[in-house]
Amino acid sequence: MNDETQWLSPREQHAWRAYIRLNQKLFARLGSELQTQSKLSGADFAILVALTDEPADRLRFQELAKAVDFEQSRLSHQIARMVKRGLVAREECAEDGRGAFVTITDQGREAIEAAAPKHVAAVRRLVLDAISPEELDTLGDIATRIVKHLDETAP
Amino acid sequence: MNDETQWLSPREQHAWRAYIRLNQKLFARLGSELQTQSKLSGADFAILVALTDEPADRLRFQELAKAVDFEQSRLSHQIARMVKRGLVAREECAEDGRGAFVTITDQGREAIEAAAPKHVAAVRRLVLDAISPEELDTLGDIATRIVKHLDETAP
DNA sequence: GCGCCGTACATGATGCGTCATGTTCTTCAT
DNA sequence: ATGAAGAACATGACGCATCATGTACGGCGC
Repeated sequence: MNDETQWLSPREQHAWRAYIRLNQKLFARLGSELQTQSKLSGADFAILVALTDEPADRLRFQELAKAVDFEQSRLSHQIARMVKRGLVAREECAEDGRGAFVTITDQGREAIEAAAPKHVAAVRRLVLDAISPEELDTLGDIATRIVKHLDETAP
Repeated sequence: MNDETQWLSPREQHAWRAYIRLNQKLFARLGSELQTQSKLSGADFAILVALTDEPADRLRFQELAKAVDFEQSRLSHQIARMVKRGLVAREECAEDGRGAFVTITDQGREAIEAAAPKHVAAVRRLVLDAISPEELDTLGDIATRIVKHLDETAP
């Protein structure tokens, strides 16, 4: 083991731990509100939003995966569960025998239309009400920068 | 459904989505580096850090739960898995027949001592190198504020 | 001291995420 | 045309998180 590790300074540690706690608490809270109010997981929500964003309400697996930033296997499992619950459906792809489309069902549409306002309200109540618009912008800037850095140093 | 939902403004949405993406990417990345380099999950890491922070290297379930901010059931399952892998051990509690201590094993200590420097380096490389110290402070402040707000509006 | 309620932790079921691997189907070089 | 390589998606196993419920012990009123 290397003795020369550059440990976090107290300031760094303080900020980092606050950030960690924020994530744990915030996403636990948002997820559980979504679940109890709308019977949807965060992943369900993201999928349904991505599908309704499409004019055609259908997407190939690949493109859906890119849209929600899921890896293929995760998406496959996710869609399997959602099909079982009637939120989305698979459609064969004529041009490519291997491929498949995912489409949103009427039930899925009802679910997302009922869930979205509640979710937005929760985000507003839990996050936006706690900070100023300028701080939100700052947070967005910092997040954008780190994400860019992550993509640049990708594995 | 209520038509009067106050949807997110483009600015709000932009910042919020950036923040969401940051979390997904960052924790996926940190978790996978921890896993491949040190064979530990984030939860394992948190538990081991909490235990080594204790002078006695042992904690009651309750206090450990509070330290890492896990709910009791989650902690119970987590410790069960870690016991199986030899990272921690249970000890009976003499004063309270219901209670139990969790202690870190030699193997657990080795694991955390090997993992910690790598993890700190990853945090530095992936996050701290991407932003200025002032921005980190700002991030910490914002996070602290939202967490406080979350605790105040607790369920 | 006996019953009752609450506390401390355990367990089982289920959904979610990842890794490794499998099954078609397409493409392309020969 | 055909066989190899690779693309598109599926599946199984396993760890992790949550919820509901179970078990065992302590503390208290009587």
